[in-house]
Amino acid sequence: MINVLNVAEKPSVAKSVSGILSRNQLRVREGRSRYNKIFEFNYSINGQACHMLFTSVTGHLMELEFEESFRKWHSCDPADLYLAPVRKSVPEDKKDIKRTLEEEARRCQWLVLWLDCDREGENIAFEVMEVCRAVNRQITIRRARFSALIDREIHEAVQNLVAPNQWFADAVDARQEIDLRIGASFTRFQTMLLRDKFIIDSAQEERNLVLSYGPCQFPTLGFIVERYWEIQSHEPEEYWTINCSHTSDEGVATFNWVRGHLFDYNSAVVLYEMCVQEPTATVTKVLQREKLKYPPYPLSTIELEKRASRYFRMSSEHTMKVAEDLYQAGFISYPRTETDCFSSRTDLHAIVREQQQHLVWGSYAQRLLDPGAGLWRNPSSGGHDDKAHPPIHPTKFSAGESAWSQDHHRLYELVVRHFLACVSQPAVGAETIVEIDIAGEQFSVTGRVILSKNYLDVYRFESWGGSIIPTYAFGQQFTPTSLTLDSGVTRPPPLLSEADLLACMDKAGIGTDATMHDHIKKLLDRFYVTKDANTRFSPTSLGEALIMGYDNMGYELWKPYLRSMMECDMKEVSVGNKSKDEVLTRCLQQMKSCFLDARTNKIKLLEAMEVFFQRSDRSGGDDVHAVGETVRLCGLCQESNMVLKRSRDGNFMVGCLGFPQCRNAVWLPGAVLEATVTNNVCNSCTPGPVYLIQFKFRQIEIPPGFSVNHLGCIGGCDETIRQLIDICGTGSRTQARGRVPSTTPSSNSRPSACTYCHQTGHASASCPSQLSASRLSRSQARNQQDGESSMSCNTCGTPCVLRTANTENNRGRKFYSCPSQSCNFFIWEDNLNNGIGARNVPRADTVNRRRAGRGGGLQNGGHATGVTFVSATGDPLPERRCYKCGDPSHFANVCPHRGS
DNA sequence: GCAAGGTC
Repeated sequence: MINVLNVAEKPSVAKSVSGILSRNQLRVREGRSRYNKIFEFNYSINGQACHMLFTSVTGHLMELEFEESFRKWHSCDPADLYLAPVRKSVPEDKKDIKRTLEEEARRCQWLVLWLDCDREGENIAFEVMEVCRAVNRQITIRRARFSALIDREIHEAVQNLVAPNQWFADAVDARQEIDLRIGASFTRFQTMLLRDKFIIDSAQEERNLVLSYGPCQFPTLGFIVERYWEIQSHEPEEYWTINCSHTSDEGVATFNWVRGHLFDYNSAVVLYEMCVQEPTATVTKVLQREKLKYPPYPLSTIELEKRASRYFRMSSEHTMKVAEDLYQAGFISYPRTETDCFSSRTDLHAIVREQQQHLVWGSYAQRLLDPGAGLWRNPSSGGHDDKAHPPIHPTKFSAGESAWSQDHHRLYELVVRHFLACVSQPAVGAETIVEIDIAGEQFSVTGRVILSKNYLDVYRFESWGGSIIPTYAFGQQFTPTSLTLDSGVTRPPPLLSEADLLACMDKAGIGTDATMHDHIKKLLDRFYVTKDANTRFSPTSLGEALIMGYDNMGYELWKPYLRSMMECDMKEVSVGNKSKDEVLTRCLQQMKSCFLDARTNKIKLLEAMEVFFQRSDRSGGDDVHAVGETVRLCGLCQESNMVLKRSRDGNFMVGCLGFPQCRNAVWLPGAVLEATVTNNVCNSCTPGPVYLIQFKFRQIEIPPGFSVNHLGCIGGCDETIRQLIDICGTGSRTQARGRVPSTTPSSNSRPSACTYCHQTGHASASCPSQLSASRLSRSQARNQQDGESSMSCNTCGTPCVLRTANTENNRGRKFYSCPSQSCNFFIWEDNLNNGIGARNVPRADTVNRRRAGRGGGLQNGGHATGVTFVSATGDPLPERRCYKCGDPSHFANVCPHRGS
């Protein structure tokens, strides 16, 4: 008989596996650590008689840390942390576990590793191996692979032991080292830079405030800030839509205009009046079809968190705590899983059978098991499998335990109902779509009747709305009961909810199922964000300032790409395509140069903080002189004057005297040597008077073609100032020096934004959208003269239909409109020759998305700042800029024109 | 005093 030391990742697994292998014929004794017991029993592995000793660790046994001499914050330059020596060691609170392992390993011949079968588990396996090998060089090491704590699975695993996977462990080593070096260097840098310079009122103990940076927490913060900016910069647009309803003996049908909304009032009125004057509706289509609503996929951690937040408003962090309790007590399976498909070997019927006795959903479970009822359906797969754990499902029946809180009850019910829904047939509905035509305009209505609810019977959290509409026949004609032209206003998307945030993180690969809620909580703990009663997140000034600072540097350190790239590299390491050292070297090199760059541009962070926070006395607070000459009345607060100020290191800015209540500020080009407010007043900037400033620039810092002396205006009209800010930056002399004007249009000059389409890069006089319409129109006019084809839509290219207006003001006037009802091109024929009036009205679906805020924010939507947008047609929209005035040097939320 | 990842 040999002695075999078995080690699991957590005490509960050690207990379960021991129970399964020994068929509960085991002995328990204490280990050095009070949580990690040792189970003993006899077993036979491939015919070899074994005395099994089964213990556990609690997650990672070791921690990666810098060598002692680099641990103090002031011990070294944060940039040195990219090369500083690091080492793995067992922290003090894990020493007991280490001692148990050492003692037991000394008397064992084999070590069997039962760590979770994911990358982290593999890495922990190597930590355990290191400890055990150190005291027993001869020990034989084997890995057990299992994906669920199911009898057969466990017995199979122990009879088919394999070797540990070094690549998996390497990937985690690389991840740990990169996270540590990036996190520590940026955290030290930004904390030491900013904490003492500003009065950050959010924290009680300001001295202890840590402005942490992490490759997961910052992108998460980025999502919240990005959405917040989008909302801030949203400009409501009025739109018009035609609504049509028809009441008959059978009921009411409310038809939607297939065009959705039009933003052009005249177009809408013309079309509306035509409908009113020929109001007879003709049914052009009656489509009847069966529609299915499918049950959700099996439950993964993220989905559990999202649904608990949506259905019960539980925070993800609290959900995981409650889920952990239920798991520890044996009621649900392991709650940290990415898997959303069941293994074919799982006995799903047995899980349902257990629930038959429940007072509320027991009868549903019985129906599921009755083959005659036809309710059963094998669950579909969500396509994710972490190979370590099954989807979350009930593992033990409970009618509710007395010790449970309301949230325990709710979460258990969610897990059970979700499981029962997964193995159920989809809901079936009968859908009828009716389309009508009124004066060439199309309208449609959808009616739905639910034929069988199936899974919806048990999954009370979801519903399927439906409405009954009267019966219509093809060709039937009727007069609408009402036909109205209604206006509405576009709305910004809502703030991100916890479920939205989890979805963003999941999509971008930020964090793991076990840590996502931690990152969200960290943002709250660090005073970067706040959460309202509807579980929606807003950034605090601190959170917004940090993101703004990095964004103004032009870095995407707050975007998810960095993490995604790292994740790809880890994947490559884990499959052996790249070596750990190769990935580490390259990644750390890149990050170090990024860090050094960020430090060079630290003025951007300071400027961003300046927008929100008052300077603190501790760092000599008056970096910027308090008093200066008045330039104008502040357009933001409209109460105080804005004055020209100069900081100690010579940089100029125009700031509001209402500071800190009003934080309006205009930073002037870094190349300014001298600046004096004159008595001359700008003719164009409002509200006036805006006094002009006499500038003298440093010759060496301005590109050829610019004059050293310049009488300029900070009101927004001055192209020279704008270009110099773009070329030289603001404030920082070091940044400006040596920065050679490039020849690319984007950095060499950035003309003011076009007032028509709000894009930078051209003036309104040469706006491409205007030009394309007028060019198109002109060529079209020529074509008409030549007797060639008619007008084409300038969005989709479809030949337009020539129609005649029949309205009071425009009777007889001809216009072209795009026949595609999803496209709203419209132009008066008599405007073709002068190019006036051609207008592409935004597509209705863009508006709908914007209104609903769905998918909004991050990929589409229009006017937000700091986001790369894609329009409905797939074309990129304008780069980031202030939506109010088009100025790229600030955001709309601090726009001087706000409120004017 | 820093990260993110395990888990208690």
